[in-house]
Amino acid sequence: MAGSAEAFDFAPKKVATQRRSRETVNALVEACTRLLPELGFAGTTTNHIAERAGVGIASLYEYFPGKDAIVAQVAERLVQRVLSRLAEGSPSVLAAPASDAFRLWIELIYVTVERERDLVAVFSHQVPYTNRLEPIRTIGRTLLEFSQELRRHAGGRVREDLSNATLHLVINLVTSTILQLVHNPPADVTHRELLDELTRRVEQWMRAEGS
Amino acid sequence: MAGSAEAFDFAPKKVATQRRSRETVNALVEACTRLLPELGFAGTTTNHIAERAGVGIASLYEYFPGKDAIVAQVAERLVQRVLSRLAEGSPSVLAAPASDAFRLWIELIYVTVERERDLVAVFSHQVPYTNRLEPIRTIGRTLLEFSQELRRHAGGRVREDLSNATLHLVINLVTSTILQLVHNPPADVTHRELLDELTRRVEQWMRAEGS
DNA sequence: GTGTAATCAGAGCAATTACTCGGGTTACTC
DNA sequence: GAGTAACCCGAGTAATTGCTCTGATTACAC
Repeated sequence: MAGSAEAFDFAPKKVATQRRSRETVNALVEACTRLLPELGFAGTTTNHIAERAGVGIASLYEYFPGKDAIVAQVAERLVQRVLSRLAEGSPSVLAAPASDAFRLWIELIYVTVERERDLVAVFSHQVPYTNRLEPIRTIGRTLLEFSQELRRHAGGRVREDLSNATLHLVINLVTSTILQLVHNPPADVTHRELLDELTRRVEQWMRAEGS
Repeated sequence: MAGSAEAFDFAPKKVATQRRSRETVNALVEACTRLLPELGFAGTTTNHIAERAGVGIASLYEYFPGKDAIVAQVAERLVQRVLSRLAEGSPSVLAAPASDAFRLWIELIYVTVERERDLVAVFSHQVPYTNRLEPIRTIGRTLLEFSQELRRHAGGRVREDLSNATLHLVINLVTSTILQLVHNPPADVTHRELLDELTRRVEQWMRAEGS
């Protein structure tokens, strides 16, 4: 019944206040996080999640209206992890000389995605409502802001006349190439070749002329 | 049980020889084609498909081992439609003057994808084994070959020193941008803006200098 | 026309699913 | 320590799923 134009319920049912219950909720979300790559989205059932979490099935329904709400929580945490790792790595990118900045930027994203490989695969190829999830929608906007910030704070190493359309294209190119590389690497081109070429092209678009 | 590292059975069970049975198989595949966008991948059950096709459920299992095999057939036909429409439109692209060729090329792909919008959405965001399907894998290769052909037959309008890596990037950029535009259009950039910018950037990469 | 293989039908079974119910346990409050 | 609210449990239910079984109908060979 998981139709295409269906209404999903992503909101948690009840907020856990005491420590014990917070641990329960946490165990549930973590169990789901580990189960999704193992069994796939369809194979991950609420009963599975509760069992893996070492928690009664009724406790699950005490805090979540259903599977979708837990999956939404998993997505939110995933996005948080990814964004915080990007934020962690970005200072060293911004501090690097212009000749390395773009390569480091791309490599940072690559490593970050690679680290969440399996979970990312589930959300991008299995979950039917991935881009209706607020945290996921945010990540696009955040990447855009991040690149705008990078443009502002780059100290003249990045062109300043880049339109939003161009930034969208760059982000699209980088993310889609990295996702392809991680989930479905082409046979006729090596890993490094593609990343290098990607770096070169992004530089060509974004790098200020005389830097 | 539809796990992540699961084995799927895509091969049809029995080939239909007589006319009546070929019509049955056809009705099943078409029913599935219409059902997938309506109910989503998970919501489309074998019973649904048989019912919609006006066929007994047993007839379905006479020719297919399960849902996956029918879905695989749907994918194959989808790919065929897409490729044949691209092939249909490509002569006029190749015949066009250099100033229009790339724009027409991109618009051709855009229109073609748009026309299969909902079905494409199902395969790219819901079916867990989309890129294990041979026809789908082929479409990437075919697009690559198509662009190589375009490069050869373009009469000097396209650079000839493009590496495979570059072609991969171009195809990646074009397809991912178009998919985003069709399924998840950004709010801060108009449709046309993005397509125009895409055209310009592709030209910049592929177009021979003095053409 | 008759025999044989192909084709079709749908009732129904076994397994699985999401989810509830009643009742117990633990933790805070006074 | 009594009372109350928060928390937890798992057997059990209703609905759904994929799929098979038996047997009927249709097409083709001769």
